[in-house]
Amino acid sequence: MPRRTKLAPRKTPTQERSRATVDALVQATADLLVRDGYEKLTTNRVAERAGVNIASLYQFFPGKEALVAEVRRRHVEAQQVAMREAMTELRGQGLEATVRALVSMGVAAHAVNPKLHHALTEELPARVSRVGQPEEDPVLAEARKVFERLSVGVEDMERALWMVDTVAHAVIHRGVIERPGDLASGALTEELVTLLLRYLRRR
Amino acid sequence: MPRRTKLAPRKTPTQERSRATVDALVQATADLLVRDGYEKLTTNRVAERAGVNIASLYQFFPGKEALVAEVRRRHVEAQQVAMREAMTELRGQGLEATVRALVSMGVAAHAVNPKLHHALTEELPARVSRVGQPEEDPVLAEARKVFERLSVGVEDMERALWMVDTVAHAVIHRGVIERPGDLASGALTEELVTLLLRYLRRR
Amino acid sequence: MPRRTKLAPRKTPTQERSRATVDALVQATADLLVRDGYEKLTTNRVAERAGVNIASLYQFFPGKEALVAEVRRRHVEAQQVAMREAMTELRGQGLEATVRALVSMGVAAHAVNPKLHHALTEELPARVSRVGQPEEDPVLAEARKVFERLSVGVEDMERALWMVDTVAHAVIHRGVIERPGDLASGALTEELVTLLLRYLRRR
Amino acid sequence: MPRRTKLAPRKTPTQERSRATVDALVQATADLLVRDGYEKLTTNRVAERAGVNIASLYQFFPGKEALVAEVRRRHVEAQQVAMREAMTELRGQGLEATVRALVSMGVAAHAVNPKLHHALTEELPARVSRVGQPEEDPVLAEARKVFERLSVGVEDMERALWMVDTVAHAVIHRGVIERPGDLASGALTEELVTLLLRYLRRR
DNA sequence: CATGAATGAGTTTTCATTCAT
DNA sequence: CATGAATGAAAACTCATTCAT
Repeated sequence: MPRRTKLAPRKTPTQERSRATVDALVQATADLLVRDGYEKLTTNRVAERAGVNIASLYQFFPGKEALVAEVRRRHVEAQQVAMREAMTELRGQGLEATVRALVSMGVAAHAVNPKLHHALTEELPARVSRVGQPEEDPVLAEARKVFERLSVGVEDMERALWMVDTVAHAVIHRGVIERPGDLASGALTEELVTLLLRYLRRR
Repeated sequence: MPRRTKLAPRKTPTQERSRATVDALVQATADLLVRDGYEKLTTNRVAERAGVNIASLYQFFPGKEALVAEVRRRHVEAQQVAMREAMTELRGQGLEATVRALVSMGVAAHAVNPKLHHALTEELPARVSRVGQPEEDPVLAEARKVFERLSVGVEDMERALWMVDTVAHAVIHRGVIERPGDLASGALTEELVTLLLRYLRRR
Repeated sequence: MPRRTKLAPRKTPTQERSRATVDALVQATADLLVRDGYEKLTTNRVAERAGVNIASLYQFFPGKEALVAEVRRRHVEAQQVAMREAMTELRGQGLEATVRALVSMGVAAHAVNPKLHHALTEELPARVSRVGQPEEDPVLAEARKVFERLSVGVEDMERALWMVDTVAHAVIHRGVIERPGDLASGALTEELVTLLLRYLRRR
Repeated sequence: MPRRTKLAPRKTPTQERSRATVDALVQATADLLVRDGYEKLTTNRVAERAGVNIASLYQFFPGKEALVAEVRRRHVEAQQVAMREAMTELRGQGLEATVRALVSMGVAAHAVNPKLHHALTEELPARVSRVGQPEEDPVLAEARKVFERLSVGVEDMERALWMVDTVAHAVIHRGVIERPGDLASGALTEELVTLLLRYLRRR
């Protein structure tokens, strides 16, 4: 394992002023990421845009990957907050309600900050993007339980879960960009729910 | 629309010698892309690896984006060749055979050069990747005809096509990386075909 | 109007250390300009001669034009200082004394740093040279007042001023290079004064 | 004396085709000089614009200075042709007619190809510009004779000639750029003639 | 002769990162 | 801690010039 240190922030700012500095840096990173993409993201530009001295940047972050990692961490956090509501509905429901809830959660997650989301998923090189979030998706874990309880007629549960995850993500993700109207109207969601239910309801 | 010129090659090589040079450059680009990702791709490295003077590189390509564009062009070309066989099965078949053929084509396309495919789809920033291939997928066009002929019970044909496209791509794409075993055994394909058929067969 | 930004310095140095750096850069630019001409002036050479890292150069100047512009700015400043003395004589004098003073001022200006002056006026492409000093010559403004007060017998005052300006500049300018002896002895100055007086004294 | 060869053309083209090539190169050089200035003049660009292979360029010219020298040679030639008419009037006239003729010749020379003239005199670095035309101006030689015959009341004939030359050139040269209206109307010429006559007519 | 190709040697410019105060 | 300054290293791109066919 090489310097994974590259990804973690350096100092956790405790004082008031420092936190403002860090926030400015993270915000600037997000802005530049959205506007110009990862390629043109440089530590100098981030510092300049944040109105922070470049040396200060290095006081808190070991490099630009760490900045991006922090941006993603905060974004994921925000997404999880957004999902938490729909999450509750997940318990003790029937299959349709469950699937509907799962899809809603996905949509909610994508609605948090679509542009940043796009930048984080599409502009980032996979190497940068993938690192640091290998944990099992809590939503998937929850879904597994529900599906098992409902004894969905599926051969390989893991595979089915993977399919659902893959399909739902893809439809929502591409939908945000290519069919925003259908997403907003709920038509796309409906289509997705139909697809998933037909897939899961087997004899 | 800024200078799209950045993407087109500069000179088209006419002599034998220069064609070799260009090929070496394109090959080197592909190699480096696979090995180190787009981020670390530099014109200097490409030239060096190709054993070509940097100035020669610029004689034929205006920059690294053009190199990558050419790599992608060739890759897509190879994919289309690979798909052409399965393409023939598409005509005059029933729904299941059609869907099965479509999936096979997708798999075949992904089998051409998986590592390069991965690099081109995952490592490339969307800005770079998306540009220059806005043409309608010929496969989709074909699929539309078949579906219409079979009068698939679907409300909005375009949407359904989009769904099929999105879902199939996602499953195959992620499958290549995350479930290569299932793909090789045909299990994943079968699962995908099932899913698509259930989605398309409505009353 | 393209990025005129290319001409203005980037950062204004605040600390002692950086002021020295900037001075070294400007001085090196002037030296190289005099020695090798504008053509052979490169940012690398400037940085090297100044004993400054090339990146530091770009921290303060956006390119070589800005360096040259700064050199010129300082040179003009020095010239104006040199002219200020003779300037005082300009007030409340008769025509001859006035013309003599004007000529003296021109000579004084050209005496500041003849080699640099030559480099700036002869070696620089007009595009580079002309830009950024379109302001009305304060000397001319002064001369106009004097001429008007003396009610010089001239049809078109503006044209006459332009003539005087043009003629005086040319004689002094070419004189510095081609007839330095005559200039030093005062003979050329005398000739010029004679010429101007005869031109201005009409009935 | 270093490789003055740098300035002379290499081969004098005898065949039809070659002359066309050379002409295209010279013309392209002139065009680029006018449009983009000496700085951006490169052999590659000249060849490209002329529609001539770069290697062919080097068959006829040893470098870009030689190209420019040839452009200037042709321009001067054209100017001399243009001056030849007015030249004839120079013989056996009185002072005023002579001066008037001299000025006319200067104006005629500047009228040949003003833009190219400007490029050649203002954009070219002195080092490049000055080389290769050190010969005594035939016009000046002629003027000397006339002045001597008319026994103009001047102390130092050489100096006076130099003054006339300098002043006339400057007024016309700057006039072309800054007062084209006055030049076209003849007002500027008149002013210049007046100035010169008053200078030359002394007791 | 003409042409496509090739290239050594730059030139411009930027980046990530460190240092002294 | 913060900040202005500094810099090694390299990336992007160009130029004059030559060579093989």
